[in-house]
Amino acid sequence: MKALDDRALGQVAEYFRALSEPMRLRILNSLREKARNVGALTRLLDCSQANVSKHLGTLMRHGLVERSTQGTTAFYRIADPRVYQLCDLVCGHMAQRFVSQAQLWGARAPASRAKR
Amino acid sequence: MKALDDRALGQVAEYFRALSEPMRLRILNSLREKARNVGALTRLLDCSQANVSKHLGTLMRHGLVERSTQGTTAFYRIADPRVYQLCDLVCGHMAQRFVSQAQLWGARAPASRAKR
DNA sequence: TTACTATATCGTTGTATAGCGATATATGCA
DNA sequence: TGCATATATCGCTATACAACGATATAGTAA
Repeated sequence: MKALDDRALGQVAEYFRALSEPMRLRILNSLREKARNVGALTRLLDCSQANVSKHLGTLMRHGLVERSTQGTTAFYRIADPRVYQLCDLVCGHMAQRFVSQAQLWGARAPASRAKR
Repeated sequence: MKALDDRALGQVAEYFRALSEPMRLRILNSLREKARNVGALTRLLDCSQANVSKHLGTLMRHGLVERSTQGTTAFYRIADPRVYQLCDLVCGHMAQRFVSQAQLWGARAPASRAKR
């Protein structure tokens, strides 16, 4: 990343903010395999329909999801699968940090870990 | 990224939230080349000392910067330079999105762009 | 038309936090 | 000791926004 001027920095900050809500990450996770409509997400995430709709609007505004309709049904899909690379990176940072912390406290990392 | 359970998702969200403030991104940008102390950052960013200190605390809590002291002076440095990879990815997403938007509206991308 | 379903939006409330000024804490020097 | 400097923290205000319930809008079928 080259040094960014302040306007660009503000936009990057907004992008990160769009990813800073657990419910929005859950939505992105739910759209990992396939497109889903609002009602399906509402049931899947045990969240009010109004909330799901609003979060999808936020994700739309930042270009993270795409929308298509059939009748009154609105299907959302991931606009750019590379979003998951971001989450990968973050998970990597956190994992490494926790391992370091564990070593600092004298514990040993578990030899292996079941995949989630 | 494998599917994450909800606790991990919350932590990822918090990590993104730490990066969702322009002032914190400016601090990270300022620490790109070298470690700096609080006073230097305060002057560099034209921001109150209290604010800089608080933001540095937030970045510390998320393991983004490291602290060392000399007397009463506190020097902060980037803990993991890979943070900048995150910003690279985001900038890439945004750039591509804006190019697509421009094409959608019939405009042509500028042939070249002066480096900042 | 009416009725039903799916989605979006409105209005409110509660919570989180950025920014500010003032103050507390810690170090070093006279 | 007293004073100056560097940083952290406190109290406050204003703003942002998530979640909720209610309502508006749009399509579809009777």
